[in-house]
Amino acid sequence: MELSKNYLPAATEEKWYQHWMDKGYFRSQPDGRPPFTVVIPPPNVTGVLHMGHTLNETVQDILVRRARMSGFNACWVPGSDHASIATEAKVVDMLKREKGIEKSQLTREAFLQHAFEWKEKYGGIIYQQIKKLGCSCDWDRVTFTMDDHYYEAVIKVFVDLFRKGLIYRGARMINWDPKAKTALSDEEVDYKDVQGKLYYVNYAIVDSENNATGDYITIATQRPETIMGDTAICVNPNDERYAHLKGRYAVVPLVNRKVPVIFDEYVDPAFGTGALKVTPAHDINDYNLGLKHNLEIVDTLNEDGTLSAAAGVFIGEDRFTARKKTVAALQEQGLLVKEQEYTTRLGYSQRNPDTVVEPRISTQWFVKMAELAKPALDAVVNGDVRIHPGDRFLATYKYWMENVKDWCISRQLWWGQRIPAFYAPDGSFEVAATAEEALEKLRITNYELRLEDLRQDEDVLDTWFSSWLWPIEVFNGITKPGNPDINYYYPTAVLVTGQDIIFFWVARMIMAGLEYKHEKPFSDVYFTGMVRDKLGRKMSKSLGNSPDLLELIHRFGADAVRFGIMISSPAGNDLLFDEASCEQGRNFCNKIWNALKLVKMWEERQAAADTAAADSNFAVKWFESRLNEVQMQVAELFKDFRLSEALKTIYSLVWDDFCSWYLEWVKPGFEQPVDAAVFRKTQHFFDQLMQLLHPFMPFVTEEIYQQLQTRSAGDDLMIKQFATPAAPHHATLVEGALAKEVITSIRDARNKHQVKPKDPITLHIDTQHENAFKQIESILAKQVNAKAVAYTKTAVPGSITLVVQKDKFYIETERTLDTGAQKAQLEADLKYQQGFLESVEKKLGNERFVQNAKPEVVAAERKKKADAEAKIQAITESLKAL
RNA sequence: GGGAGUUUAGCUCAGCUGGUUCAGAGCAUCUGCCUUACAAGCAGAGGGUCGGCGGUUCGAACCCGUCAACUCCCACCA
Repeated sequence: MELSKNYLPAATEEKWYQHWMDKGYFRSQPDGRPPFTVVIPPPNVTGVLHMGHTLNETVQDILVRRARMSGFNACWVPGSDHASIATEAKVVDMLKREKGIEKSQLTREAFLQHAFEWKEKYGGIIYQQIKKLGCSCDWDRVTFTMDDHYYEAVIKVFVDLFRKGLIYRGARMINWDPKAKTALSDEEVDYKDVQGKLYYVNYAIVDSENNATGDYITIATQRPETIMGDTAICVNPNDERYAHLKGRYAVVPLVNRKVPVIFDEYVDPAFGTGALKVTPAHDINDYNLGLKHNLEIVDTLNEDGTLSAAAGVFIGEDRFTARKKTVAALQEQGLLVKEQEYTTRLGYSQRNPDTVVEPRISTQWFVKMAELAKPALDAVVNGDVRIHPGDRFLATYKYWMENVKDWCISRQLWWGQRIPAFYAPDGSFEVAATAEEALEKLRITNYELRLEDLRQDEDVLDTWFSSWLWPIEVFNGITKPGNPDINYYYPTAVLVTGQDIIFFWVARMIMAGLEYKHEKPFSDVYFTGMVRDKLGRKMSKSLGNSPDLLELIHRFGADAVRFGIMISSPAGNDLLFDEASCEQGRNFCNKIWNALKLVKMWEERQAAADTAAADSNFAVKWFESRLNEVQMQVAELFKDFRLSEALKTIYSLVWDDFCSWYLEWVKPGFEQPVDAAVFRKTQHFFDQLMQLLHPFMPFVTEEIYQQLQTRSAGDDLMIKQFATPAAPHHATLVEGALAKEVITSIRDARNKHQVKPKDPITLHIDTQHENAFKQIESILAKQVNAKAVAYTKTAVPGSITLVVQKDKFYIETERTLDTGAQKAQLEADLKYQQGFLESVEKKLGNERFVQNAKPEVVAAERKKKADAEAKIQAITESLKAL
């Protein structure tokens, strides 16, 4: 079959993905092999794949494929998250836009019906995109965080934590999203700098008898619309300016409420006027002051952000309209002293990005975090869970875990797991998995209570309250704790995720894992950075700088996109994505494709096999050593999760060493036959290269593997197991480097003196080292079309003279290129290693180091020592062999 | 305000152990080539006081101090 001029990804990708699926290669069941489990960070069910996902999924697929080829039973569980606020918001929008239905017109059941329809319609899109990328997920294990068993698990955990006293209900100040009309956790609030105004307002001072003193106090506020909720004025007790106000009262403008002047060191005398209006219902700091000073709480806002009856004025107006009106009214009454431009930070709802979050007091459910956090902190600190890159996130993690606040888990939404709390008409309540169970308990004190009397809590749980069970419940570990899957696959091997959800998710999964499985949920966490555009800006819809993944795959191929995103992606650092690197990936696919075409050409014209010749063939020996060397390097790099580095190493091995050198070396002359044994060796090397590259670029490598020779059924690259690499032959590598040197100098000469390829050239190679250069002859002949190649022994050991002759024109270069040179190089290497060994030994000999350093550091030093000793031995042997 | 990280060629980054492999790679640029696998390619070339200053050392991109710029996280002065 004629091979196409260039590699054509589209059809190839379709074909192989289908083949792998048909063969069931992605599926995993417990067996005798060690497991390698990865659970996908579940994307939003109605989302589409963006570049951040692409990076994450690619990294996971690389790790999973490599593990699958290394004797592990690899299992990658896909799934998606119900993402309560975001999805509910989308469904509400859709209903309004497409059907003209308001959420308030619907019953809870009807709304959920619509939401599930929406999920059925759009929920699968992201899976299709993940498949396009080539991800080897076990699609039989797809899990959704609202699946029946998952729902049950979440409820079970809620009830359990409640019974352990780790969940409580109470009125607290929380972050309120007035658009979604729900509470948010602290983590769901994003702060942005905005330009605002600081309004200076006069409050009249009266004495305890309500008599005007004629005095005023000026406060500064950003939020005049909250004035109606003021219940005190606060100044610093050390502030001389206000000392005379002790025992006095201030009158809140517009509503004429008399409020006390209180003194607290919290107030910064240098800010504004040094006087603060206290609105305990609408500011977290004021709330705390209110608690401390026993202040009244006047809640002037409704749940939708409009002013409530308690405000007394502007009732029903939106908070921002009310602000304008308040300012106008204050101005009218002559109480507004001045306005001042001011930059402040406002909290926005993460899931409703245009909505300013309102601090609000309401009754919510909370998880007590301190007890859960302690073991989760220890697990990371003592290295049970390893974070990559470690040093960067350890401190942040530690700080957060030590200062963790209680977690507000109730949301005033319908899309999610409904809180299993059941209230009797008298207000008493019971938490239980079912209403019947709750009834039973409530009847102990109120035996006349009937099922119909009970009312279930309207709220649902925070999405993350289901996500934190992900590594457990995807294997039914909560609902069926003893099942074979959870026992086999848990704990998972590695979690790959963005650093932005370290607290939302990673930390909480560790807590849940330790609480419910008494074991960490994963051994390693690999943090990917944020994907930015090439100018370093965040990818965002509004900037339009977020490339369409499917279009990228269409233009370059999935392998090229995977290459592009991995080649410039150091662990934990932000990735500046440039389409040019996808182009590089496409070129790479093509390069390999063309190498395939070359090798395929030899198939037809092989000379009789000469195994001995292949074994002594210098190029074969050299490349074998290089291959072994790289295989070992790559294994090391994977251990440290340095995937980008590993890809670069393989890229260079394929392009520079295999294509540019090895293939050129063994390439027969035009229409000449190739030695059959060398041909087979070449196929074998090609196989191994494809295998090494396969986790990164699965499609092109599988295609080439299959094209390279006829395979028996089931001989697919995807499941081919890695062989243990042999030790590279040191001396051969040195010889190879020297041989390259010779050829380079010839090319150099040819280029500088514009010797055309077809010009006849005569070479004289004077050397004592005949064997290594026998192989050079052939390539020299091809490279420069030399008419004759001759080499003569020189009187000077260790020197070689190259003479390139064109007509009467001679150039001469001198190189030191034989045994002498190799010896020198090896000796230098030896010296280096010995020096290194000495320094390590010195370190290990230092008692204080051994005693005080972390055990793993000492162990690392010992390993270095052993490695150095091994290298020294290898070099010594190579030297002897010369 | 508290903490972490980064700074090496035009761009993205390696550089593990202070020396030797130390100033590197890829991309981009420029020059010359349509050479029978590959112009999505090949062969070359240019380009850096390793952020600044100071210190330790026989020796510093690497260790210490300091200053600067950038990034991120946490806290949230009305």
